[in-house]
Amino acid sequence: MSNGFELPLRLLMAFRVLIDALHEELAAQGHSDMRPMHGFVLQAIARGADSAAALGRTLGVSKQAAGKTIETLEGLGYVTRVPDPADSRRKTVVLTDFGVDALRRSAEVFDELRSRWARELGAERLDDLEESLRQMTPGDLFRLDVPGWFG
Amino acid sequence: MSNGFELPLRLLMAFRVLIDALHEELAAQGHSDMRPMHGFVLQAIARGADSAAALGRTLGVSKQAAGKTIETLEGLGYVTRVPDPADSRRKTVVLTDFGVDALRRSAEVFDELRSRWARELGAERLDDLEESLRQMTPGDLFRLDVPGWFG
DNA sequence: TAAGATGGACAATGTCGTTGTCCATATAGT
DNA sequence: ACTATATGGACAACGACATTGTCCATCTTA
Repeated sequence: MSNGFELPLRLLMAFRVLIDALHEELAAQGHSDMRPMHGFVLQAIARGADSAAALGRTLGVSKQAAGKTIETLEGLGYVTRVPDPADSRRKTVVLTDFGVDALRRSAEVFDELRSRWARELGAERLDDLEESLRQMTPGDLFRLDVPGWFG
Repeated sequence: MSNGFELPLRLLMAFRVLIDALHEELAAQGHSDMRPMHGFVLQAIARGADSAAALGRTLGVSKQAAGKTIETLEGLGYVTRVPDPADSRRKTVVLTDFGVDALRRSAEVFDELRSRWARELGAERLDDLEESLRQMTPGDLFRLDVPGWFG
């Protein structure tokens, strides 16, 4: 098929290919409990969404849902919650060493995956592909209220 | 950031941009009840996954889940179930006129969206992008067991 | 200082997936 | 032909995960 149906499907499949490869590798490196969503959440936290309410806003979900996600991540050892001295209502979410490790390894694996693509496609074509996508998508990454969006 | 993190994110965002645009347009054309998943399911049905069990296999979910999805789609008027004369266990899932209409309009909108991208990026760059994605993803479309995969 | 906004937690609910089970019907092996 | 197995569909119980509503403590602002 050379019609418009293929483009979105290929975009989704390409995303899945990368994410699946990432998590296969992460699992082999000691992060087998990490789910696709967790990476995005850890990223969001590392970038400043360090409370349940803030995380909820960033991810586009309710603060209750964000709170539960944080609880899960805490149970897996990726984050801890520490009281905020400046605002005793808040509990600041902090990445543990394990969480930082997961993020660091994710970045490494993504870099490796990108290199693999560059080898297969040619660096120039890949750069062009990325530039095209950049041109057709909103500038701000991380307005990805993925959960539930599909249903 | 010029690191490997951006590529998967842009792929996902590009997918979302297209799907959101599609459903905005579909809603304006009388299909406001249709959710992103429904399009994929209708596609799968039209391509031959015309029973609960077959649909489940195609989508990568249980036959029970597929059955419930069909029920939902039936409630929305997109499909009906007719007994199979050749196999009295089966109930063949058939697209209604309304369902066919949704699919036809989806195809049209996707074509329009692709044309828009071609205008913005240049036809050649878009063809090249699509070809690159084709090269990096499995050949068979529709092994997209999307539901639940992300969690 | 009083009024409103905000952060976090608890509860009830809804949706949607799962597994387990059951039954009717097809299909295959002997 | 007959029996064993596989398959299609439905019902039930359960779990994951989101939602809204409510409540309270605390911060902010008028």
